[in-house]
Order: sequence, then C-alpha cells, then structure tokens
Amino acid sequence: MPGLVHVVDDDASFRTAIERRLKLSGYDVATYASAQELLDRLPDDSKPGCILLDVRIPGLSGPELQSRLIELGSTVPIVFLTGHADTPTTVRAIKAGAEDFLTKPVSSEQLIDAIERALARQEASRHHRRKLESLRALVATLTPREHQVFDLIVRGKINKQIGHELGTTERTIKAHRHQVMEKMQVRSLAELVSIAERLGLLDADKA
Amino acid sequence: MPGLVHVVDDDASFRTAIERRLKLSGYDVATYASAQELLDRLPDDSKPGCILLDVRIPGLSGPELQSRLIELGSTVPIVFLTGHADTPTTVRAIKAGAEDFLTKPVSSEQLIDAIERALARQEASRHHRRKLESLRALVATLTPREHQVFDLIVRGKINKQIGHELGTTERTIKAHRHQVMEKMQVRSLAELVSIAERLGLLDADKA
DNA sequence: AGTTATTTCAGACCATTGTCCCAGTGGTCA
DNA sequence: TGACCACTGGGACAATGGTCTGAAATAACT
Repeated sequence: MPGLVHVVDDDASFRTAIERRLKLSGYDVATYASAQELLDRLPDDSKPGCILLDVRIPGLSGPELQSRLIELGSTVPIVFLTGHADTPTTVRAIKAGAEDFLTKPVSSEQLIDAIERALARQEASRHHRRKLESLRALVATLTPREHQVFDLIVRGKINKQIGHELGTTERTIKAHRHQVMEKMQVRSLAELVSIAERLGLLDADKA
Repeated sequence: MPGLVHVVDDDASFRTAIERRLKLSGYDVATYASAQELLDRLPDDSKPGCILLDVRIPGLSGPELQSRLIELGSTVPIVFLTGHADTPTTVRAIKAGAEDFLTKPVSSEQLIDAIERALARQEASRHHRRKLESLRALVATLTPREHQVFDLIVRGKINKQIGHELGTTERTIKAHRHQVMEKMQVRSLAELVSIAERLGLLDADKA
C-alpha cells in the first residue's frame, strides 16, 4: 500500500513540482493550497499517510496547523519543509512531535527519507493505538457496576472487600466478576491487571 | 536546593560571563573547557542539574557529547547554546532529547526559562527512575528460581502449571510463591502483575 | 404490554491459593 | 566443621475464587 502524502503549500508551481517528484517515487499525493483547506477535508488517521507542510503560508501557519491537528487528536506525522527556518520555530515544531524539519531546496533523498520515517512512525503508532483501542472497546462493554468491580479487582481487592465497599454481598461480586472476565476475554487475573495497567487505569494510586 | 548548571564552552570569557549571570540567578555553576573535561568528571545523575552546551567546541562536538552521554545512560538534560545553528543539527539535537536549542546572544529570560524546564524535567524523570529502580532492586533480591516463578505467576499461570513447567511439584511452587510475595512486598497478585508490567517484563508475549 | 438489560442473590461444589507447622539435600563460605 | 541459604517437599487446614443451576426486582425501551 503506497503512502499518501498531503502537501500543503501556497505556491502552486511548487505543489505540482513536489507532486510529480513524489508520484515518481511511488507515493499518492493530495495537495492543499492552505492549512484551512487541509482542515476542511481532514486526512484520515486510519490510512498510512503524512503531511508535508510549509511553515509560512497565508492564513493558518504551519505550526499553527500542527497545534490544531494535535488538539483534534490527529496523529498524522508532519514533515516541515520551508524556505527559511529559524531556530525557535524548528525547536518548537520538533518538540511538538514533527517528524522532520527540512529546508528548500530539498534533495529527493532527504525528502524520501523523512517521508519514509514519518510513514513508518505512523504505522507503528497506528498499531499501538489500535491495540489500545480494542482494549478500550472491551472495557466499554462493561456495565457501570461491572466497571466498578473491575476497578477494584485490578487494585487487588478481594471479593469480600469489594462487596462491602459497594454495599452488596460477596456472592453478587462473584457474579459480576465472572461477567467482567467474560467480557474482557481473559482467563486470569494477571491478564486483567495487565490490561488495566496498559490503559493507565492504575496510575491513580500508584503515583 | 539550587540547580547545578554544567557549562561547557571553549571560550573562557564566555564561560565566566555566563557563570556570573547564572550565579546571580541563584544557580550553582560548574564550567568545562571541553566535552572531554565534562566526561572526565561526569555529572552525577542523582543531583538536580543540567548541561549548557556549545555545539562547536574543539575535540568532541556538542552533539557528539550528547550521544556519548546517552550511550552512558546519563539522563542529565542538555540545553544547547551556540553561535550558529543549522537546521539539521538543531533537529537532531532536539530529537535526541535536548531540552532546548538557543542561539547566542541569549536573553537571560530565555536562558533561565530553558534551564528551569531542563531542571524540572530532570526532577520528574528522576522521580520516575527512582521508583522503577526501587522496584528493580526488589526483583534483584529474588533467587533465580524465585524469578522464574515470578515470571510465570505474572503471566497468569497457576501453581500446578508452573510446577509442571519447572519440573517440580505444586507444593514447592507454593513455597516459592510465598517467598516472591514476601520479597516483593506485595499482598495481592494484582500488585505483583502491576509491578511486572511497569518494569516491562510482560511485553514479550503481549506484542 | 412485552422485552431486554442490569443488578441483585442462593446453594452446592470444586479448584486454587494462603498459612501454619515441619524437614531433608546440596552448595557456599568463614 | 558449623552456619547459612536455596531448593525441595509434606500434612492439615482456612480462605478465596470459579462454576453450575436457578431466580427475582427494577428500569428502560419498543
């Protein structure tokens, strides 16, 4: 599956030139004349892709677009490509998670390298997020009561304590516990705790 | 406790000027004329401190020193301060974890800001590493056999399976298990699994 | 009005773990 | 040799968790 590169630049001739170069290297390309244009047809996180972004563009600037995307929860990696790079902007962009910060003119090698890294990172983070997402989906199937029981189980409470804490009997907790194990598709307490840990549900009192 | 700033620069007059400015702001300062000099009397990770590092210095360059320190396992945050910053170097330094990348001349405000961020990050990461270190210390008290049992317990195996897998009886595993819980200072399986997860001991088969 | 989901609870029974007590073997080290 | 530790195992018992079958009340939605 070829990567999709979203090129954002206000210079039409530059866009077509880059588009040609990237397509020759086997990438799919979508071009945008402004940050707003990209926001309007927002790239889908679920497909492998990255953004090739100019810093100085009319309207929303490159870094401003980066901030907006982060706020929106997007994880599409960004490669900045600009004519003039000042150090503070570069530092901020990279610290905000940009994959690279290139200056025009850029060699094809540099460009392809950066895009490949961006796509690889996107791929890795997608896999990771998918796993977490599937776990969260399982947790979402729990009823409120089951969720309470789940929380207390993974904190090491025993059924008796949980029953007392929730104002019910040990027998009932046993039933809930069975449901929790069933819905979370685990067969051991260890797996359940492991899931809770990876979802950050145990950080509250372990801090 | 005042932060200790390690200033590495080959320009003696610059070192004394910076030292004066930093001491006026309440920091302790140690100066080094070269990267090698800093490596020779290596800053102690255990004290709050950061490195103010010039990029172009005779011998080992700033980024080269950064690499060496990372290889050595140091986590002292680095603030680069250089006369001339080119974009690739800036990008590499930040991606390698540098706290900031400033250009001379630098305003006191910028400088202090960067140092404060570096010290704050050092402090946070120190807390985190200390917690992990204390957990690892507990694990280290386990005998080889106990460690094996520990691994299998947190993977959800039951005593019977563990006994079979290790070629011994369930009764013996019970004894080991008791020792493990004792030494790890936990009273529930949940806590044990949580510790294993945080130490990354469960990633092998959960990938 | 009927259906469904949620939460509640029971008895009986087995499996698993935890906790006392105890003890032998083999290795290391002063 | 004597002390210590790791590893091994046993008996007896209590505590806890898991499974099976069954049931009832409440709320929400169709």
